[in-house]
Amino acid sequence: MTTEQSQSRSQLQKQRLEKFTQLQDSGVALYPNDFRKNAELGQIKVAYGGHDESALEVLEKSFAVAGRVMSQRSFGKAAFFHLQDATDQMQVFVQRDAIGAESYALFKKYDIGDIVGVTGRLFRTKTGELTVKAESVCLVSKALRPLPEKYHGLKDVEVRYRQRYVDLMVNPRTREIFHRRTQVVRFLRSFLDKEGFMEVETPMMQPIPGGATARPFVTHHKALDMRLFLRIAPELYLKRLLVGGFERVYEINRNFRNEGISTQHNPEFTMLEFYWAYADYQDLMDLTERMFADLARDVLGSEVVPYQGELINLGGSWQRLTFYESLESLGGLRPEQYQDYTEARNLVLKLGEKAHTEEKLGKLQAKLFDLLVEPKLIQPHFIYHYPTDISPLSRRNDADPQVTDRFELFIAGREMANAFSELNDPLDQRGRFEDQVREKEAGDEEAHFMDEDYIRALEYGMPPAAGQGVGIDRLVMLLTDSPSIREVILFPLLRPEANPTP
RNA sequence: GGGUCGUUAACUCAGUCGGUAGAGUAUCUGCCUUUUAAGCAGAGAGUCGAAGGUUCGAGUCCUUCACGACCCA
Repeated sequence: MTTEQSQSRSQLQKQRLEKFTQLQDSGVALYPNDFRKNAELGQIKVAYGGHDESALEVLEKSFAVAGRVMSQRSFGKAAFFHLQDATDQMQVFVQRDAIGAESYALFKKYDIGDIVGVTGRLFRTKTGELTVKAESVCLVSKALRPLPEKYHGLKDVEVRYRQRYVDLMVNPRTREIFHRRTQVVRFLRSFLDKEGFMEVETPMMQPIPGGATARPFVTHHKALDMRLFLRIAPELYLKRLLVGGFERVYEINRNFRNEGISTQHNPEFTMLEFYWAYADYQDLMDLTERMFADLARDVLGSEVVPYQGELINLGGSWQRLTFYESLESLGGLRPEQYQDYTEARNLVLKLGEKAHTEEKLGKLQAKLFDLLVEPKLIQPHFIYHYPTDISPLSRRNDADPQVTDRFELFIAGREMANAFSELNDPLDQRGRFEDQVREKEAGDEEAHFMDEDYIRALEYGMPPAAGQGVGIDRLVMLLTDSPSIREVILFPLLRPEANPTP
């Protein structure tokens, strides 16, 4: 460590560094890796939480537990502290006469935040708390930085996101959110596995980014001297697998979109995409209702989900409305207001959105939908039959080719899933790509590239299929009552710190 | 990109009209062998986000910048 660094340390860190040196000089290993646990605190609580004092007294078992010291109450020749491991917290009672004067003197040099190993038996204190009576205490990992305040915890959101490790240590709610996130992903995998889907992994680095309308990140492969894009969606690769003969596939992985950051958007986010041959968008609606209701029951024990003051019911059949019906019944528009190009564009501009002169009618209608309808879709709604010109990968509706057999799912006023019967006619697909290329050339950075290999794959014949994408982060937000996507991403993207904290 | 708000001790926060930088927790010292936001007594701890400006004097007023939150686009 340089002098400069040591000068920038706070008084508390200097004091800890002194203790560090003192302990080291006493021959104490500060970072040993020979302590082995024989129990988790959570398991102990489950197994012995019901035992009374006399039942614990006859228990011969000695436990070896380890974790971080979260708080302490020290008397002269005895002390209590709370130990926290991955499963739970438990109190430990240390007496000088039980562990010996020499050990006790070293123990007094331990700090809140240190990781320690404890052996001992269980008992109940006067107040009835299940506690480990230490027979030995040893240092497992010395902490040089103090923990945040024990009562108020860590509140500063910037520090919570930048130093998520501290947030996880001291805020139980943060730990709960990420446990639940894991539960959600695990459930979705097992649900799809049971439905006969196979999990696959397709490229994250793609020479042609496709499958969504979004601006990609660009990178470069040195040895091949090749421009690559971080994927904006796995869609076109997953459908190549349908061509190859896998009839039910899914992938849960990261997508990257070079867009702004908000409470709803992180540049990298997790998406579930699944593709199901010999099924259509109606089948997907049925499957989705079942999947979400089962999911809510699995992770919350109820189909009714509290979210930001609303109660959202994921059970039963959800509302199904066509895109245009929703513009009328929920958006309050008359058909001529969204069917007439000039009227629609003027209305978009009046509502404060931008619309360039070449904007397609479907895109204007989508903007009207976003402004007037989406915020009203609190309970689950399937909105289906999206305009063809904003759905370049979706199958046209047999009765009306101006719309596609596509739906989006909305819950809590936001898009949770996007799904459609897949376009498998290679000639139609080529035409749609050509339209996209024209839009790209007209300046739309989000429009699709032409993907000749994808067309070639379709020319071999893709079975009729339906596919769906589900935003996992937004789903976890819903199921954890989180207002911001950053609450459900362990390390959300932030600007670099001006000065790394001393 | 625009607007509003925030940034003060390790943490959570006060700081009046511009006039000596505060509290609780944490830390340190002493006492204390069943406490649990332990207790009692004492102590130390600050680049007031950064840089300019106004002023006899700036945590406070003004400007610019950095980072963050929320809202809008």
